[in-house]
Amino acid sequence: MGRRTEVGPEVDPALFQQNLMEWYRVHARKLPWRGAVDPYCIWLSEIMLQQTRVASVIEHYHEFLLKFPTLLALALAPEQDVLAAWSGLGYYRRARMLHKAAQFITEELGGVLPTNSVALRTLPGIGEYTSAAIASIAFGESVAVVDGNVERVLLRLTGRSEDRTAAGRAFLRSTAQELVPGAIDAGSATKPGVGRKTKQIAVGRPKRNPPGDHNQAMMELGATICLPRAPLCLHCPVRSLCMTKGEHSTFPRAKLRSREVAFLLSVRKRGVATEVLLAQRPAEASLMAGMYELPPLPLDAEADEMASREPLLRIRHAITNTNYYARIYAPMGPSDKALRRAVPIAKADLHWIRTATLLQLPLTGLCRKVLQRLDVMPVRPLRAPIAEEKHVAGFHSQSSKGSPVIDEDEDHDSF
DNA sequence: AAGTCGTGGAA
DNA sequence: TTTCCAAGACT
Repeated sequence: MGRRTEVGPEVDPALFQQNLMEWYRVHARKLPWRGAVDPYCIWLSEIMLQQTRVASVIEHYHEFLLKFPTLLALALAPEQDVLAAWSGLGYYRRARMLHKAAQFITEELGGVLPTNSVALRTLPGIGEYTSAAIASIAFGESVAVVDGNVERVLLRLTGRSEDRTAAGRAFLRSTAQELVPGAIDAGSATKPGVGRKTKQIAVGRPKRNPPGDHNQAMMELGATICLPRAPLCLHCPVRSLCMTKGEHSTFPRAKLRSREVAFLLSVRKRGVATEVLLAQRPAEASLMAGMYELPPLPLDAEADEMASREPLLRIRHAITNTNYYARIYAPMGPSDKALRRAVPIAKADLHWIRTATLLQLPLTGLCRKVLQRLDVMPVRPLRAPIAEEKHVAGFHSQSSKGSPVIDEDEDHDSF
């Protein structure tokens, strides 16, 4: 069992670790969750980072923590508020499972996040990767993470070809595990930091955390040096140990499909408030259940009605392996009711939403993108009411072609 | 055990 | 323009 047969005789784990960590100490990016002590923050960052780019996570991480500063605060919040804070990040099931897990921890585990990978693995939304990430980064457990970055690094390092079978995954897991340094005995550690009483602190975690740092260094290497297409081998700290020097072949992906879709953008004034008509997706929908979007316009029977119009906006929106080519149509004036009649009332759960409250609603990414691009809703939360007035004024005065028509005299009972 | 689930940025 | 794919989990 002590043999290093998995990584081959030429890879010395100690040498690999040392080269990697020297590089990491110098080149690690400064990220908001790096150095976090609160396991809740580390948990949140790992969930957000699942299949999601660092830049996108940074845009949401801070706001989410302002809104839900502690595990308890998250557990007590309504799911709609959690989804609203997640809006734009995608994979909304992650937010639902995070919320569920927080409630379970609060009700059944005394509000304390489990401190080892096996126990973490049982929580909703925490799989093999995430359990290892939290356990190593927050609690110093010597367990290897295998994400897309690590997988690519290890395949190139060892020369193995991509293999998505159980055997392939087992190889990656065991190889990664051989390279992880051992945990530091908590008993001999420097004293743990003291934090607020409402927050769980990683008690027993030493200041130095070799497993957690190593895991992050492996991912950092994959994200910044061992790139998918053109790896920067000249800058790689472990190139002398690498079997392939960057060669890497992968399986072909499923090709993208295309779909045409259309949405209605209807805006009206109610006193000083501006409102926009949105539809709430059914709770049982498999895609973005319960979230709000612009009312969909059926493309079949009403095709002629739209054919004579020019869409206010054309936008491409990809979901998984489908490219949605979306057209946004707006009424041409207060008397233009044809578009609204095209919305199937029976199927759509329609609501007039004040634009000032849009940021508190769980909007689909496409809806949020359209409303922000057309300046119907702010890009970021506005603190001062004065700034909000200004923004609305800006929307009214905007006269460019992208400006939606405001219906000044909308009938209350249209829907 | 393949399919499904979002989004945006880079090439 | 199209293609790729990112700190995966669940069914």
